[in-house]
Amino acid sequence: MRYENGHKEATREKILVEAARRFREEGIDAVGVANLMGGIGLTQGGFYNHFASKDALAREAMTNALEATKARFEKDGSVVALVERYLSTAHRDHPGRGCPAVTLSQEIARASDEVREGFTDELEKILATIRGDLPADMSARQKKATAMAAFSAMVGSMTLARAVNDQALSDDILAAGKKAVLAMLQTPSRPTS
Amino acid sequence: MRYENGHKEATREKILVEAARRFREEGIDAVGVANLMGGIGLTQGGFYNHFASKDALAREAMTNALEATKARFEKDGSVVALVERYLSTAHRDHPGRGCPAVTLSQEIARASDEVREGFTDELEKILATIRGDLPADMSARQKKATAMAAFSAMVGSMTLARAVNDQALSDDILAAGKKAVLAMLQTPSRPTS
DNA sequence: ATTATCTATAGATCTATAGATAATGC
DNA sequence: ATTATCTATAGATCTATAGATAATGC
Repeated sequence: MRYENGHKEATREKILVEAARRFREEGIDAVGVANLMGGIGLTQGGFYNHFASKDALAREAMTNALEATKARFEKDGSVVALVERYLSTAHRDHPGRGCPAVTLSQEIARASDEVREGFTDELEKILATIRGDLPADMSARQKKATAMAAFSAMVGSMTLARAVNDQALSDDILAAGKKAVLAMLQTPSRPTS
Repeated sequence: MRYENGHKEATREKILVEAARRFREEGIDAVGVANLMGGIGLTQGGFYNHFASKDALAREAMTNALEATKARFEKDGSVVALVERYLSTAHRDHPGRGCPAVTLSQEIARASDEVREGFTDELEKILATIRGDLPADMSARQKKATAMAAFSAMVGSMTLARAVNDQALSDDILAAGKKAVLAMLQTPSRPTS
């Protein structure tokens, strides 16, 4: 069927958006191509007109989601605001719209070099965004280390908060993580030796 | 075949050990029962004499691996030694023998209540172990928050260090994480308001 | 006779491809 | 005639079950 101009591109975008959400919610492996296409009212056969393979889709969906996370970080304005929002119960309770470093990093660690390279590039951008709002009295070196440590702590806190089966504990993990990350931002971590 | 006493128990243990390693290396979903049994020289049919389901195996393998992680923490003696070892390149490069909170937490977050409850119980024990070696001048409340924040940061640092495709960046993430966690252990994180 | 493991299979997936279909532009 | 999507299918998995097999104890 000859559809209006842009129809194919619109379908591609629909697949990407649906995949980005469902991969984060259910895991990349758990979402089949047929089921994914069914979710937007299409059938599996059409998928390969838009993407070369499921791996190619995963790469693009993951990259897009990380890009959106970075854009959101920039919108937050301050690193403090960013940390508060990131380690919120709202973020915890909506993995499908949340940071893919929390939901997809284990699958990424086991994925193809292309996927891992895409992740690495986007992570570098996220770290640069965080560095951009660190206190002026930090050296460039300290900013680099602080951005890495802060984002790692954010990812780890959200990871554990999502895995546990006890709401009070989960809330405590988020609160403790928030406090620790905010402390890092103010006081450069000191060497111990 | 009537094997010597303890043969069946030995097979069960072999399955568990193999599963604990391969689930951490490849992910629970990616390791099939037939393939797993083949890895220890058996066939898939025998599996269900030992475990009620793959989910039951996953629960037990995950719990065992977390228990081993806790035992290792106790053996490390000091929290500083524990952090140094946890955030080492050796740990990063051997996920199959490493902490399951890094390799399995995303699958756990999406798993059955039983699996998540098993994880929660073991995590509580790990946090208690860490608390046990925190400085005496910390209050019980501070110890709780510090143990959570420290372990979260450890899990997050290792997660990102494994996902990136750039060895230098990965090393830097581990180093920054180590420094930040060690700082947390000395200085209770301060409130910002 | 017992029993740990085996083979064989059901039934449900999965990714990917081939070729049919159908609606519009020429 | 074009082309986005469809149906149908190949071939490879997956979990789980049923019932056969074979080695030893009685």
